[in-house]
Amino acid sequence: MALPNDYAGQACSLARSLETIGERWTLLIIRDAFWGVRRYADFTDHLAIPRAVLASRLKALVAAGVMTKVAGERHLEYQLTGKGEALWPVVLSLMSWGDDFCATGGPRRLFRHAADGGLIDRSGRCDACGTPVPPADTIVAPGPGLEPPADDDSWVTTALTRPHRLLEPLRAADAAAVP
Amino acid sequence: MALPNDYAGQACSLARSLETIGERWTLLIIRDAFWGVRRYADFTDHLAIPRAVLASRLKALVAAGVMTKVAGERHLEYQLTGKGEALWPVVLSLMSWGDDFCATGGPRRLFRHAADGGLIDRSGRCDACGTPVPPADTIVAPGPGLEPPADDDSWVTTALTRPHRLLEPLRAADAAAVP
DNA sequence: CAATTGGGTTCTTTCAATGAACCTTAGTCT
DNA sequence: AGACTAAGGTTCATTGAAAGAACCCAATTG
Repeated sequence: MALPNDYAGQACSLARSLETIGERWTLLIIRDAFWGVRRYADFTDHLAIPRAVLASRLKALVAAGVMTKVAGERHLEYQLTGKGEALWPVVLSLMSWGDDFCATGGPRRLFRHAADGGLIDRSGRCDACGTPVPPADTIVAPGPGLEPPADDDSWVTTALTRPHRLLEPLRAADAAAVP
Repeated sequence: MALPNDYAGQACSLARSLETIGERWTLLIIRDAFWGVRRYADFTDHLAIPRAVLASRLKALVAAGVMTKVAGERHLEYQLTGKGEALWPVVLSLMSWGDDFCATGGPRRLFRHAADGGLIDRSGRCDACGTPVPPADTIVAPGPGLEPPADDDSWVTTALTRPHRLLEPLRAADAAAVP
């Protein structure tokens, strides 16, 4: 792709958004960040993305203010900023469309409001209390379309079969937890 | 981009969606289709997209069931299917994010509920009646961030400075209409 | 019958994606 | 001290899509 993030003639906000998050892999990185993935090695393990591409995308996302690079206790961590968390409606709407038109066994992930357990619909509202639910108050849980983890899956994939709160860092111990 | 629409390891609905609409230009074509652009030549004029790329994307979108190719009165037309119209929340959420974080003069487009004139918020609800508004009931109008058309703009660009209903075919006469 | 319009295809050049190998820094083990 | 490992990258050759210009062809129109 020449000029991968430049839509020169387009001043539209959609085009501006795509210049930041429209490249191949970028939205999958952001999705994983909502899931709680934070480390370089975990992104490569879970996404099977070429290392050079991941490095390039993370650098661009940090430069765009969508993610930050912070030193964790024993390693670096990439986290979503407020600007990045504001992409949750984008991720949710794309995932819902895929569930509606591309999925075969129903949704792979279900989202619930942490406060009352209500299901979150495709517009981001809790069907129990009717309010829009920010990602930090959202629990992601496996849905009917999610197959159980295979033995050779990465620990990230396995950990993602357990319900947990969005944005909270995934830990390797989560993969071992018995449901 | 090798394997531009294949995220082999990813069964996630988001990845499935991106395989269909995640390629460069695709979402801009779909946006224009919501605006009422239907003809091959009008897409090339308005988007400044290489003709070969447009042909390839339209073919892929038709194959995916997102658009259909129909014979109009004196020319071919590409229209969104139901599956394509279901992408409206995706387009709206991406555009809203761009308005919030990338725009400098406020939104370039405003959306109103045709039934009651209420403004449509970023989750797709009318702030007057509170219901979700489908694209066919939505009026797009210029917002504060939209600069007036220049003399060398295509008629499509000029026509898009007039309020009109989403999905309704743009006509060249719309460009001449005095506000 | 020449010119125009609409809807493409073909061509070459450019440049990003891929995947494997290599590098660097910081601990940890013995 | 020296070896080993983990984390987080960079470098490299190859592949293949995007860009942009030129060409093609069928149907109208003057």
